[in-house]
Amino acid sequence: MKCTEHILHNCLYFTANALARKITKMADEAFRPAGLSPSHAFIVMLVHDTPGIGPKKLGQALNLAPSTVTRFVDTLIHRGLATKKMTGKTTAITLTPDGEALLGTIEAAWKTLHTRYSDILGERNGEELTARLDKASQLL
Amino acid sequence: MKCTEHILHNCLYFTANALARKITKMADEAFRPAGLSPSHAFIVMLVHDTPGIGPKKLGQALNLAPSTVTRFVDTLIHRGLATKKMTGKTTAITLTPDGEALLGTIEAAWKTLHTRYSDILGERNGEELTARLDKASQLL
DNA sequence: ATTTTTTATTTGTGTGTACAAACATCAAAA
DNA sequence: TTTTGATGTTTGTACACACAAATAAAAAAT
Repeated sequence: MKCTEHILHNCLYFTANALARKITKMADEAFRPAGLSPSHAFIVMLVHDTPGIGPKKLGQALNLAPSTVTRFVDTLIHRGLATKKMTGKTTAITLTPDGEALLGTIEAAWKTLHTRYSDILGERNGEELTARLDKASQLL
Repeated sequence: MKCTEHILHNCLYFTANALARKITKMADEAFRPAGLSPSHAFIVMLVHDTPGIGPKKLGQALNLAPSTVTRFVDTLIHRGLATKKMTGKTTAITLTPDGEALLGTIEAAWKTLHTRYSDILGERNGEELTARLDKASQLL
């Protein structure tokens, strides 16, 4: 392994993104049965938890820019899974019955994903890693 | 914190991507003086290390799809930092003098980035995290 | 009550990345 | 030697984001 490659593997930017790409691929597969990308699915879950929530709050919960949430929600609406009611400057997002109906599938997908990477990394190890990532993410 | 949010923070997909987005922002800033995105910059370093390298090898070293490398290299060429010579089915990428001239700036940017996140996470902690990410990434 | 500032959301646009298909070449087998 | 299959690369296309600017409404200050 050459010099630069050594640098790469000691670089948080590089390793974090490499891992993110791999786990994203895995997550995409796990959530495919739900017909949604993981981020879309998490939005569904959050809206279920807090009906009437707006893009800003969703963005904070998901670590996504509000504009990104807007687009995601728009596609959920387009697929008949959510609705939004704009009153004044705020937007209240809620699930349609079709959206609510997806919750079981989504939860199952999430469990599938968790199992799949836990089997590879080890349950304990995976959880530790996740916790450290979460902490680091908050700090940065 | 509601139920779903709890799930999120225990999800490797979510935490890994959240961290990746934050560190990417930081890296983009650090590499801005070089006028390149971090990935472009790393390609420059790798090509310097191994002149004549092709997209496939680069992709393997960087954990990127070959097609992605093609685009990145093309923009490097467009900016006069690299050239490629296609003989048969293989492509040999090399740096131009302008590309070589950037190496110092790139290395400095990388150090800036490293310092910046080490200051926040702690040097030891950051290195441990990076090592674990690297390991997990290889496993998945 | 009017102006100013702040806040919530959306839209325009750009970047990074992937996959699948197309293409071209080399290697192996027939 | 022709065919078959594997390999390296590029192109078409699509998705997940982000930022900056536009919009619009609420809150605060005057």
